[in-house]
Amino acid sequence: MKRKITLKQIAKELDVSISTVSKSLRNSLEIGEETRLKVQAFAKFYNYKPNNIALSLKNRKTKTIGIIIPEIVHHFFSTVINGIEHVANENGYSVIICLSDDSFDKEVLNMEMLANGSIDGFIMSLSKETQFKADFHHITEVIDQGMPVVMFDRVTNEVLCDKVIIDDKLAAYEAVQSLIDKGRKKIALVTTVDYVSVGKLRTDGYVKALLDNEIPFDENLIIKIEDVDTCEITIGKLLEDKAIDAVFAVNELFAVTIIKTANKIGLNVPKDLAVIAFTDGIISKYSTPTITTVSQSGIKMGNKAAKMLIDRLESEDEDEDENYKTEVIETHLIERESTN
Amino acid sequence: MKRKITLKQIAKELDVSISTVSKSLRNSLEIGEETRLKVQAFAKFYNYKPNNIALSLKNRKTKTIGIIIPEIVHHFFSTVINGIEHVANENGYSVIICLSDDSFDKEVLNMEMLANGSIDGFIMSLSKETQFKADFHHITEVIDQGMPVVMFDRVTNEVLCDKVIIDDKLAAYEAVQSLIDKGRKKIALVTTVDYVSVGKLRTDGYVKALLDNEIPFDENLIIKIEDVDTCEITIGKLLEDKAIDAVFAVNELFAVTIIKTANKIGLNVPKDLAVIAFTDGIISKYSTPTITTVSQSGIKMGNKAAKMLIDRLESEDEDEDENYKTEVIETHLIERESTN
DNA sequence: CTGAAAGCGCTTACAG
DNA sequence: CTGAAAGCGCTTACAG
Repeated sequence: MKRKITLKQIAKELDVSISTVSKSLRNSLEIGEETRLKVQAFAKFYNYKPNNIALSLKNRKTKTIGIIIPEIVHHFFSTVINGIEHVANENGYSVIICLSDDSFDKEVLNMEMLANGSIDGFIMSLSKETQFKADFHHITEVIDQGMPVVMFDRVTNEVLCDKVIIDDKLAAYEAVQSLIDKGRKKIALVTTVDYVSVGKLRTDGYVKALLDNEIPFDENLIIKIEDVDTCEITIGKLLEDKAIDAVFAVNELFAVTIIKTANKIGLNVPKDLAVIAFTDGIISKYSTPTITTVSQSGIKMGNKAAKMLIDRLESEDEDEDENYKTEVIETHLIERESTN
Repeated sequence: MKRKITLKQIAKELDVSISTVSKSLRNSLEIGEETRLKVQAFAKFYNYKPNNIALSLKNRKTKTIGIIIPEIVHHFFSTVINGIEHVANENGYSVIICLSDDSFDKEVLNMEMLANGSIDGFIMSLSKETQFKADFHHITEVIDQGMPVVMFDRVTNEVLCDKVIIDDKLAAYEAVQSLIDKGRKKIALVTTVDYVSVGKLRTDGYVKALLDNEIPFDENLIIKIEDVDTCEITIGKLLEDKAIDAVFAVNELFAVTIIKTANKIGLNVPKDLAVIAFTDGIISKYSTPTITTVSQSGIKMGNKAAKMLIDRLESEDEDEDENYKTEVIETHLIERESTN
């Protein structure tokens, strides 16, 4: 076992000072050619690589980005991570990932843990519980300490920072409009509980699309689901009682459940019932029938978020705060079999 | 903006030495009660938290685990990460994640990057290219430097280290046996290219099951797919020409593609064709028909891998090397609609 | 051209 | 009971 070699050891072996070694390796012109080459050769031979931790302490930056997300076994979030990771890597950053499991306490704990010097900045999406409690002190605190934060997807207006989102309301509007354009008259909405910010916005878009088309808005056609695994009955009732001809689901899990339920009670999708889902994922692509979705490019969101964070980290002028931006990522409708 | 406070600043404010502050905060009995409480109160008020980087440098351990996986937008891998993250967190570790994108070079680069002090140990699954080249020097190098490595799923016998795997051969055997038990006679195998270690093992299990049941083994019933997106034709041919009544697919993407292709050419699953997939994921659960799978608990693999790594990191006796273990995680068949 | 010193933020053995 | 010193592994302004 040959432990990693340090400057100190090289200095000792070569009988020069640590400073000389350090400068030689950084190709400083201060050092004489001969010494420099000798040191470099030796270092190369022993495969010297500077210790990241020491550099971090010295430079007071870690070149790592902290990511805090609700869950990782989730197509959209893993896609965002992918997007972040690539931009981060290209710029010499690593990513350290913590999961909040949609818990406020875990989110706070993880942020505090990382904020104590481990990272240079955060990219995060709020946990459900945080959105429910509307308590963001842990985030403002971190920002107050001068650590930049970029929020994506599940964001809040109550924190001033960079954000990257999609226009949930507009995207929902367009999705519902597309159903209307295809002649659907009675369109239900299957969504999440209200405190999830994006759920709320998508509902707004749905309502607006109906009203703009002079379709009466019926509150009974909106159902809010807390837990996917126990929603079949609720959905079944919606389909049987309300005689709807289309449904806009706020995520693909809801959509596929709707389709399966529809099949069970003898409804044909898309003939009897058109289905559109928000968030394009793997299920929509492989479901039968395949599902028309609003694609929300996680990769792009991740890329953008990473870019914004790194830009802020590397901009010299520290005092340029307050000019926070909110980037809106384009969405588009991917037409598949579930709408005809 | 109030930057994080340091020991030095507290010492200055309170007009005591840094040592005194440090000891007070660690509740050292060396320090007089009065001073101790005063320091603690002050620190609490200013929300002092020790700097992780400084601690890492001092303690020569970072309390973070490096994870290197081929991709993250992948149900199985994200599930493993989830499993790792939870055990890590419980034990006060963070996880830093790098993606190899199935590229050898990225895998090497990322490992070198993290090995320079950023982490205490690795948990990894080999990239396809690494398996293809069978070049593992970057891994043995890291191990030589005294940094523990735990490999999972895509492992190799050529590196001595802890491993966590499933018994791919046995699981495949059982899956095929279950098809045979249901009266299927002509069973095809849809698998990946050979250098992917798990693909090879699953093929072995398939062959063994056939032979044990005195079913003639026909090489033409095995097809190897490199790219999912372009395999429909190959699969179509298999289904049309070979008059098979069951297929064992090495992953769920292949399985769902097989089902869709079967439907197109008028075959009913499961009546005309039974389908079993390896690796239980979200597609199998929501496909129509739902797909019978071999479940390979990523969570458990992640849990186990993290536990093994942390145990090794925290075992005092440094010289206990060489007693590497390979843990085998149980699999089981989840029966769904695609087999009758 | 080379090296000693200070410092990043901490801990701890040792003096006083 | 308190503090100065050394050290984790590095960089860099400053002396010589």
